[in-house]
Amino acid sequence: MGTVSNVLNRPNLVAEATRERVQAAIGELGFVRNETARQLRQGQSHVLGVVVPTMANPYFSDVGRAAETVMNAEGFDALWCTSEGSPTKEQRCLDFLEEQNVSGLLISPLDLGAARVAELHGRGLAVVLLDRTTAGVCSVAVDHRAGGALAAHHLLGRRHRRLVFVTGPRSIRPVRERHAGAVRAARDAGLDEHALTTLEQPEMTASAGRDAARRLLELDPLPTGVFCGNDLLAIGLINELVRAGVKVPTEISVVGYDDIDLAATAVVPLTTVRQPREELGRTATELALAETGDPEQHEHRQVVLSPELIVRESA
Amino acid sequence: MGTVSNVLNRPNLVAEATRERVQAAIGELGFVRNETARQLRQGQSHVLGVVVPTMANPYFSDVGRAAETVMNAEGFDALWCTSEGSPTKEQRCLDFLEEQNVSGLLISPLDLGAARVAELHGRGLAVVLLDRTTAGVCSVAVDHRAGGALAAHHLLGRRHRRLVFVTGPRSIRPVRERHAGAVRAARDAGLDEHALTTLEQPEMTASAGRDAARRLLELDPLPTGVFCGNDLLAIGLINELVRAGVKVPTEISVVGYDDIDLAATAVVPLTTVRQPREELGRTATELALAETGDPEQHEHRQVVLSPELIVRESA
DNA sequence: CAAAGATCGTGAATCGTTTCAAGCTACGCT
DNA sequence: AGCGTAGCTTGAAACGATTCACGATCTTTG
Repeated sequence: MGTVSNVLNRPNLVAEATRERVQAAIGELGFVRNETARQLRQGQSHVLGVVVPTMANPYFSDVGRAAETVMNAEGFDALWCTSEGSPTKEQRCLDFLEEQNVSGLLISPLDLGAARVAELHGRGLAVVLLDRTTAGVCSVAVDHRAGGALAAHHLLGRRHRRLVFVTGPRSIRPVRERHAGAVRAARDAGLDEHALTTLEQPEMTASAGRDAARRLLELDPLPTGVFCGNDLLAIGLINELVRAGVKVPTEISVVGYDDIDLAATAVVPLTTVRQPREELGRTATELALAETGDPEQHEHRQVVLSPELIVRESA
Repeated sequence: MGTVSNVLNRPNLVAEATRERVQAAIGELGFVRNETARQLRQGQSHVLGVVVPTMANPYFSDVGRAAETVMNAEGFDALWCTSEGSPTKEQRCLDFLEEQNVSGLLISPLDLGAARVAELHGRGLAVVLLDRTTAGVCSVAVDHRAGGALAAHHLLGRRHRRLVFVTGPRSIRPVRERHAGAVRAARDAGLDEHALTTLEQPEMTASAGRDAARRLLELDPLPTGVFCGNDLLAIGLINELVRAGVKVPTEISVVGYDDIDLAATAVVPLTTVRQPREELGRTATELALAETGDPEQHEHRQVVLSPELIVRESA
C-alpha cells in the first residue's frame, strides 16, 4: 500500500519495474483513489468553494467559470454552491463547504457577518470576498460607485434630466453602491434631488425589467434616461419599451450594468457598464490559492477593479 | 467520542442531559463534523454529482436547480460540474466526482461511452442520464423528436413552406433529434425535401443566433418560418431580424425550444417548445436516490417526458 | 436487601490513504 | 571477506468519525 501511494505521489522514489507493475495493476483493477481518505490523512483538500447568489445571472456563472479555470490549472477543483438569494441557503452552503473541508472559499456574499468570516478563517480557510470589501479578508471588488457614476454621467452628458434608477432589492449592497454613485454624479451635475428617482423591483431578472417598463410607462412626464442595476433588468425593460412602441434610445435611453454576453445582442445593443468578470474570478482565485499556499505570512489584500463604460446603441 | 457521534446521529440513544451538554460543547468549540472522515467510515456520501454542458444556458441551470432542491429535501447535497462542451472536461468531471465518492450522478452527457457508464455503475454509483435514453441505465429525457415535430407542425399549419432549422453543432444529440422530428413533420405534410434547410452554428448562444439571422437575410427568397434548436439562438436571431426591420412574425415566424424564462420577455415573446425542466430535474433525482437507497433490487427506468408547444407571438 | 434488567457511556476497531521509520538487497570498497 | 551505503520496499501509525460490544450506573422487584 505504501508503494502504491509512492507510485502515485512520488514516482521518482520507486524503481522503474515496480512502478510499471503497479501502474498495470491500477489500470487492470480500475483503481480510483479515494479522495476523501486522502484528504482525511493530509488535512488538505485541493478544493475551493465558490458561493454565488444565483446561476441564472450569467454574470455570476462567468465569474465562477473564470475562477474554476484558474483552479484547474493549479490542480484545484471547484465546488459550486448557490445561495439562491437566501441567507438561510447561504448558511447551508457554508456549512456544507466547511464539512467538505475545502481549503478556501470564494464568496459573493448576501448577508455574511464578520463573525462568520472570522470563524471560517479560524478553521484555516482562505476566504476571498467577491464584490464586497471588508478589512481583514481578501477581497476583489469592482468600484460600483464609480460604475454608477459612469452610467449616470453618460446619461447626463446626453442632456437627460429626468432619470430613473431601476434596481433590485435594496439589500443587495453592490446595487446600493451603484445607486449612490449615480446620485453623486447627478448632484455633481447640479441636478435637482427629485430628478433621479428610484424604481425598486423584487428581483433582478428580465421579467422584473419588463414589469419595471410597464410602471415606467405610467409615469407622466416620461423619464428620458433609465439606469438599470444590471443587464437582465435592462434587457427586459428595453424589450417591453420597444413592444410598446417607445423608441430606444431616442425617446428613452437605457444603460445597463455588467456587460453580459446578451447585452451585445439585445434588440437595441445595450450601452452598459462592464465589470471585468474574468479578471474578477481570476484574481480572486489567485488570492485564495496564495493564502492556502502560505497561510502564515499571507497578507490580506483588497483589490478594487475599475468598471468601464461600453457605449452601444441604447444610450 | 462515541457519545458525540450518538448525539449527532442517534440522539434518542443519549440521555437528555448528556445530549445538551454535548450540544453546548459543540456550540462553544465551533465543532464542525468532518464529512470526509464520516464518508470514509460509512462508505456512503449523501452527495450526488450533477454534470451539465454549460451553466450559461438557463435550461441547464434550471434543471440542476430543481434537482438540487429535491436532493436537499432528502438530506443530500449536489456537486455541480460543467463539461463546458468538451469531452475532455467531461472526463475530468467524472474523475473528480468518482474520487469524491459521490453516491450518484446526474449527467447530461456529451460523449459518454457505454463502457464508462458501466464502469461507474460497477463502482456502485447510481447513474441517471438526462436528455438521453440508453438501455441499462436510468434516464429521463424529453421526446425531442416529438418536440421538433410540434414546432415544425405549428409552422406548417400557418402555411409556411420555406423553413429553416437553425441549430448548433451536430454532435449534440438532442438537437439532431429535434431536427429529425421536424423533418418527419415536413415530410408528413408532403413538403419537398429542399423546403426545410439547415443552418448550423458553432454554438447555441444568442450571438450565434444573431449570426444566423445575418446569414438568413442573405437568402433569396427569404424563408418564412424558422425553427431554432434552442431559445438562446431564437432570441439572438429575433433581435437581429427586428433590428434589420424584418417584422416578426408577419414576415418571418420563429419558434424556439426550451421555454427558458427569457423567452416570455423577448421583444417578440417567443413561441417555443417547452421542456418540463423542473420535472426533469426532479424525476432524475428521485431515480438516483431510489437507486442509491436500494441498489440491489433497483430496476432501471427510462422516463420519457412530453414537450409542449407554447404559443406566444413570434409564430 | 440483593439480583436482574434497563439505560446510557466508553473504548477499540475500522474505513483508505499517506508518511515515516525500519528492513532488506545488492553493490562497491578496503 | 566484511562492512558501509545507497536504493527500494515493507509495515505500522495516524487522520476523524462511526459502530458495536462491553461495562457502569441506576431502577425495579421478589
